[in-house]
Amino acid sequence: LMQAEQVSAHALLVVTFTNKAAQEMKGRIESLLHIPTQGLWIGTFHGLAYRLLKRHWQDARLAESFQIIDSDDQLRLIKRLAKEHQVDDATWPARQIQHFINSQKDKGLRAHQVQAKDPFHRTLCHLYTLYEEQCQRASLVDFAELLLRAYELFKQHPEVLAHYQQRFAHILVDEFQDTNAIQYAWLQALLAGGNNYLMAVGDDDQSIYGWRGAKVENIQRLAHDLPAVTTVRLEQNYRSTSTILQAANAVIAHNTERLGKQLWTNSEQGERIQVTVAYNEQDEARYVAEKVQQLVNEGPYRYAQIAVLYRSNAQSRVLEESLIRAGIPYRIHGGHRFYERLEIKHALAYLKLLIAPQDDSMLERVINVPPRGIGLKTLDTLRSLANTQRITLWQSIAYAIEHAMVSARAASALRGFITQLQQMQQAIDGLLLEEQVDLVIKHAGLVALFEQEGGEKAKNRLENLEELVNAASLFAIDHQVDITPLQQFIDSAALDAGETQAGAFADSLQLMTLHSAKGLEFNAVFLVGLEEKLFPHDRSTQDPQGLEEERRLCYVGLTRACKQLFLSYAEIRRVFGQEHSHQPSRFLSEIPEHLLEYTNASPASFRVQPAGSFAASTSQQQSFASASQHPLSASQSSTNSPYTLQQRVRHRKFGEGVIIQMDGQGEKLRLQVQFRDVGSKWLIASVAMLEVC
DNA sequence: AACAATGTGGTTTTT
DNA sequence: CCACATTGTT
Repeated sequence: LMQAEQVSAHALLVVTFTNKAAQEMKGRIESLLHIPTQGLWIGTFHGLAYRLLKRHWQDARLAESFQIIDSDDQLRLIKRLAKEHQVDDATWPARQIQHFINSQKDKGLRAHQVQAKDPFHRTLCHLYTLYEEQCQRASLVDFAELLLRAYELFKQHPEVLAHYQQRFAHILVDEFQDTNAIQYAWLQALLAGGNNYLMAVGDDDQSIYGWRGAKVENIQRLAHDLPAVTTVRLEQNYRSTSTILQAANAVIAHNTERLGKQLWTNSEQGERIQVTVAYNEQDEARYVAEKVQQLVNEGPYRYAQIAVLYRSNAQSRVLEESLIRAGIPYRIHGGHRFYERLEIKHALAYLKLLIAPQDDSMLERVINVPPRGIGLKTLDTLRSLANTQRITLWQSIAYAIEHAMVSARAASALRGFITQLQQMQQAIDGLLLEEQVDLVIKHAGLVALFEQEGGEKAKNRLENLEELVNAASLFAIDHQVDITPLQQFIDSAALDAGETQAGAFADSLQLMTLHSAKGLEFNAVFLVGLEEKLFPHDRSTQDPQGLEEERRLCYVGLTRACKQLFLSYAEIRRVFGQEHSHQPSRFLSEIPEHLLEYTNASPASFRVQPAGSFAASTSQQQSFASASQHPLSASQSSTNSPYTLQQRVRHRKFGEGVIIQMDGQGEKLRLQVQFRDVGSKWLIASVAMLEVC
């Protein structure tokens, strides 16, 4: 495709979607070309936008020390604004306001550009305006803002744009199906000069970020918008066994809105996909632990080549517990991210304040953590003062003291706080980054706070603070820019979620959501929680588009596996503390049966069937459920029984199914049958009158 | 102002 | 179920 010419790495722009993918890309370039990747323009859209804005902060109408806020901070800020302006939080929930603002920004719209139709809408727009003002005043930039500003920078400063158009002779965009409107426009601007080559890689079947404004249509649009586009279809799969690939193809074929492709492979057929039905989520988790241990013991894979994938982060907890019990080393990606933890937020807030005391939200976060006698009343005074005088909270402190607007006690507490910050400001000067972080967490009193608190939780928080110092010492400082290391460190905290934890290289089982698994591959993959309402998720099943996105997510999950794939679901799962019994996921029934092999969670895991799963045999089941404490050794060769494992049978009410477990003999023979349509049931053979097919 | 007790609502998915 | 927020108590 590309002319065989010498291209300077300096002339490359490589855009990916996740930090993980960017790291991967850098690693490959380093090992292929033996050049350092520092200073190269390789990164996520957000990361690159950040770099651009730091470099051109004046043209972008930003303060040099602008801070990035994550969605947590953003939500907090919006809540505060809504409260201050007496917006009813029942009619306008903060989350909805946040979503509104972000989606406008994702479309490239500023507050004044949005047309409000009804009063409800008008309030949202009004809040958007207030939010914009507040961010500008405090120099805050949220994720969507990074992209929007970067785009506006190009639009409003042709000379800046021209420079980058010249510079980037080759542009590579990965996961193109995940780009949203503003990212697309940003790329268009760069390409408009006509001096550069673009290579965009994408797969419409792996578009799983529609909820965030991603537009699959961008793939076709590109072919339409650019003069000479060559499309290359990559349909040979080099990763998975043909069994796994067939399953994935079959599932995705149920989607109607596709560009259309059929992956094929030369690789061997491989083993069948194992499907396991667990009684509840604990059993499922224990089954995973046992199976993982077995895979590792029997030698085919190391822990690091095995992944457990799930739909939502909440599922990781139970898995974690069972892995700890089994002594299996594991690593959770994403989830409650390191930099989102409370104690880390506090530490970072102090660090940010040292650089930018005008940041109101950070000031509010730590002004009384640890408790130093500045309560709600005082804070209220400061807030209204800041509002009426149009000054920052930081400035309002001095003002309040000077004009004696707070009690003497509060004034001395405030003075103490200010001196403490100023002392830290001076003390960190000239220190190494990790020394700065270390000094601040100690001097601010965070370490003392948690030491005093005691308990397992506080211990954990202390460890996290230590980990933050550690992260600072490992932090790769970019010396080519004139941003202080501390500032770089703080910004990266918002941008990369803290994947560089200690022990990242240890051989450990990988746990993550389906979303974060995209782009990765593993020899063995466990896809757990295949239940209706969980996967596909309840909130996506309403509209067809949502369901198709869930199906693509399933497709992504299935295709992460190279050699072995394990699917599982639980008959009963606790959701919000309530027990629910769900149907098996529809995706499961979309996989051709001959590719599947039903197994069961370990025998000891058998317990009472969920009440009411069907009326006819519930009472019988419960009566002997307690009797089956022992392993079901008799299952294979029950004398003169017409049934065997994997035997196909038909029930007059439940339809066709496969026998996946047997227990007892003769009159007491019980069978667990995996029905095609209604999930698995325990049946008494002598009562159920199954027809062998 | 600090702490304890009670209430409520929230979980898709990520930069 | 659990984390957090708002209320009440000292």
